[in-house]
Amino acid sequence: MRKDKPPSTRRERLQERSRQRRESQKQELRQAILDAAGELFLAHGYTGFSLRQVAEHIGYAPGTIYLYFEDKDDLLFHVADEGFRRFSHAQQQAAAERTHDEPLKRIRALAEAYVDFGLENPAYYRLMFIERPDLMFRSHEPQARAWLSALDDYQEAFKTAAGAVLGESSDLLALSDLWWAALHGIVALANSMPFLYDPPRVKRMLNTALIRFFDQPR
Amino acid sequence: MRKDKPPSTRRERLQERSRQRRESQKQELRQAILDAAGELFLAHGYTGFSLRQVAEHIGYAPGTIYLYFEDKDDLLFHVADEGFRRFSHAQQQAAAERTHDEPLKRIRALAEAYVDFGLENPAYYRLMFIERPDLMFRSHEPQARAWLSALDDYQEAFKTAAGAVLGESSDLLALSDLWWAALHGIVALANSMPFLYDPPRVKRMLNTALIRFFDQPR
DNA sequence: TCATTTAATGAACGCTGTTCATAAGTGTAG
DNA sequence: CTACACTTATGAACAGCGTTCATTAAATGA
Repeated sequence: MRKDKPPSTRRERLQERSRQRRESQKQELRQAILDAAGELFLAHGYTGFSLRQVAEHIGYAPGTIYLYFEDKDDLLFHVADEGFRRFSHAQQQAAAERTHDEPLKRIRALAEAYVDFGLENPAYYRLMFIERPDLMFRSHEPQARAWLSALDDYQEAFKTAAGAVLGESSDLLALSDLWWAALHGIVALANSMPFLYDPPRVKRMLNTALIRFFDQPR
Repeated sequence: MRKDKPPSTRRERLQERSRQRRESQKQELRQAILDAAGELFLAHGYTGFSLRQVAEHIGYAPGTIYLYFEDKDDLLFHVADEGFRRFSHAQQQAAAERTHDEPLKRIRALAEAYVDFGLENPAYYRLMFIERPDLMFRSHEPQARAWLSALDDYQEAFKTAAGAVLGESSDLLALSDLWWAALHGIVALANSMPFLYDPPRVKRMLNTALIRFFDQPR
């Protein structure tokens, strides 16, 4: 069956190698842009983030970036993507940490991981959920759909867990909506007024939320 | 006692009149800038708001604005101030609407007014509580202090009302913190994903919140 | 009428995102 | 080996931004 192999003359092999090398170089520069973008974004925040700084940081002309990304939003989208990856990772880790058949502990672990992520990665959180939540819905990007389905999964998991604690009778859709809203509100407030809402006060808020939502005794 | 009056020669009276006229003209232009700023801000939103557009809209050179406001932030601060005035007005009206000795109804009315304000004035809400919450803390501006004390009053009122419903034993500070966080989360989510969180769904969230927080039966 | 104060200008600076004709480098075919 | 074609990067250019400032025009006071 040797003859099934593509006829590889020396010329063709060289050609292929060359193509691969150029391709990998291209990916390398693309990655360098992404790295620089992530670094500068974390350093200067959303408003201080500029394409020209990214270009200067990697030693290229501003226009070069447009050979690798559509526009600033596209680059920002990929920065946000990194944020979402870290976020998902933190959530999954929290979910795996405890036994999955104790719904309340599961909810608590996820909630704590959510708030912690927000407090520890304010720049990412701001980008993803406050300044540019629209990036989640860039429909043409395959990752966007992944985020959305991940959020759906999360909501589904929350609903089953909450259903187990509270009984199926409750309005579980509204409850899971509200639960996200509460977590987001906590992080958003802590994020924009850190001097007012210091970590202990934030923790008390979260605790109160867990009690109000899921603990029986009043 | 007539001679106590300032000696008013014709010259001095003219002088005074002239001064007043120039002063009122100055205030007029200042107000025109503010009006244009409010209009253009509501039309183009936070990111699309520019000083140069404001200047062009009233037929002045860009630099002129700096004779009446410190910088863009200062102008934005006064736009936000208008938002806070409307917000406070809506809250006060809601508080006055119902009998003040039914704490739960009072809480509900205030909460509904809060969410309604957020849904009906997305541009103002975004500016005040999402994009630039720091404007609340411009310490040197007297209005900033007014906002803050208003927020304190609000929190105090909420605490007494909630205390009446739930008993003083609860952690009322954390609870009122959380209550604001929940309301803010609801509005923020509805604001950034209106296609997902349509008004009925938002109303259900708010209702669920009121039930979870203040209704007895589980 | 003349000097002084005030108000407004518009050009300039440095920054932003974005486009595009040009140039340089690289691979391919004859 | 040479000539052509394609890829990649450039940097100037454009329009817009916030902000500053020397200059000008106008109104005021003497």
